[in-house]
Amino acid sequence: MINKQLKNSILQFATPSDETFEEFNDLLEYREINKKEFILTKGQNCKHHYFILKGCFRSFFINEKGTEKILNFGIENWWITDYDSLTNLCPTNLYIQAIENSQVLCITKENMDKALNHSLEMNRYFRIIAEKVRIADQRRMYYMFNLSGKEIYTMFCEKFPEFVQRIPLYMLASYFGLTPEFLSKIRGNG
Amino acid sequence: MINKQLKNSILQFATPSDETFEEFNDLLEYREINKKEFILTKGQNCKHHYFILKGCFRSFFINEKGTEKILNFGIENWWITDYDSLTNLCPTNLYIQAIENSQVLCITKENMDKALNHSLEMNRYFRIIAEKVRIADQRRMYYMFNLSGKEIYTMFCEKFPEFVQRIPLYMLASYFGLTPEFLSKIRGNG
DNA sequence: TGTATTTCTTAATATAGATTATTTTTCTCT
DNA sequence: AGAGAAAAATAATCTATATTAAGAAATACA
Repeated sequence: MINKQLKNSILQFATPSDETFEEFNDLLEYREINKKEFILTKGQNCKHHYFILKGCFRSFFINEKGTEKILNFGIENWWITDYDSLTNLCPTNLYIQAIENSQVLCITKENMDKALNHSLEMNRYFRIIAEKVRIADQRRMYYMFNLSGKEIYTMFCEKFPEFVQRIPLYMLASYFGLTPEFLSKIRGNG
Repeated sequence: MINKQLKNSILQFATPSDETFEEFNDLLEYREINKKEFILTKGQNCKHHYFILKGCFRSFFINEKGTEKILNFGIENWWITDYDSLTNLCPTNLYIQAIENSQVLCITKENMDKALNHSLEMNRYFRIIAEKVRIADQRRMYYMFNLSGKEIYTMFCEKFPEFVQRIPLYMLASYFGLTPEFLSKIRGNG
């Protein structure tokens, strides 16, 4: 039987048949990932999509100066991967790491292609997921262009309190493109 | 008959039947847009996807200080729209404007939904398009985090010379999140 | 062909946020 | 509970880029 959480995620946007659900289920693998463990590191070819059942991940790269720059967080019911490496079959620049002890369902690119080959509804689901991510990216760009460091932090605390609670401040700073010191200063000045 | 350019774009990623192509064609409208003309302005609900046959567009917003901030450019064979406003049926914050005299094929959200309702291949095409955009966004984020103003400009000139030729410098500056003055200085110092 | 508008450059000054170094607090694990 | 590690705060200094203002090229357009 397909995992209930994933089924609900899919049913938000698409209506595959029971058969399609079960076929998709057969392509998935359950994994537990410990806090700080990596599911992807620089230089590897990214092979999987990950659906987060429980826990929290971050994807980041390390710049020339050795500083971590976070591109994305992922929490329950989100998909996380490096699309660039996955679709272009090239080595990734990214690290994807568990921030908490986590549980995921993972699926290889090949199996994903299989699932997408004959199901309109699965194509619809992943199309809509990609469009949602696109919207999130656009909003993020909008914020980063439009707001000062302080405003970004304030906005984020309002809109995503669940992230602020569970993610260390220095990771949030990295996600906003700020230094932890500066974010700490912002916080101090109310 | 469906437009050749659009057909080729679709065939890159999907293989709809001739019938599906023709059905899709019936949902499209051809429009010519003059340089500086807007196809979307702040406050409107975005109603269309636009496929660019010829010309060049920019999507931007105007911040509190009255400065234009460019989120994206679009050229031949790209789709452009405000996905956020379109899918969430809310007023847009963006302007989409022709940078050159242009020709587009446009399709309403309703017609797009129709096309996507019964064609696996069209779902596949738009899924892959969304994934490509996602990758482009991620790369952009990567550059903006990792590179100085000068490095961004140099990289962009190398990777997208066709944009640098046809788009005014002050618009590129806005796209990079820099001021035109600073970009001009960068350029001057070789 | 000349005038207006748009685009680009230069230069002086200002500032948001980075860097570096130190200290304090909080978490984690035995 | 206590030691060590991880995370956060504080503060001084520095720097990349913004801002403002003026003028020079380039382009469009009448």
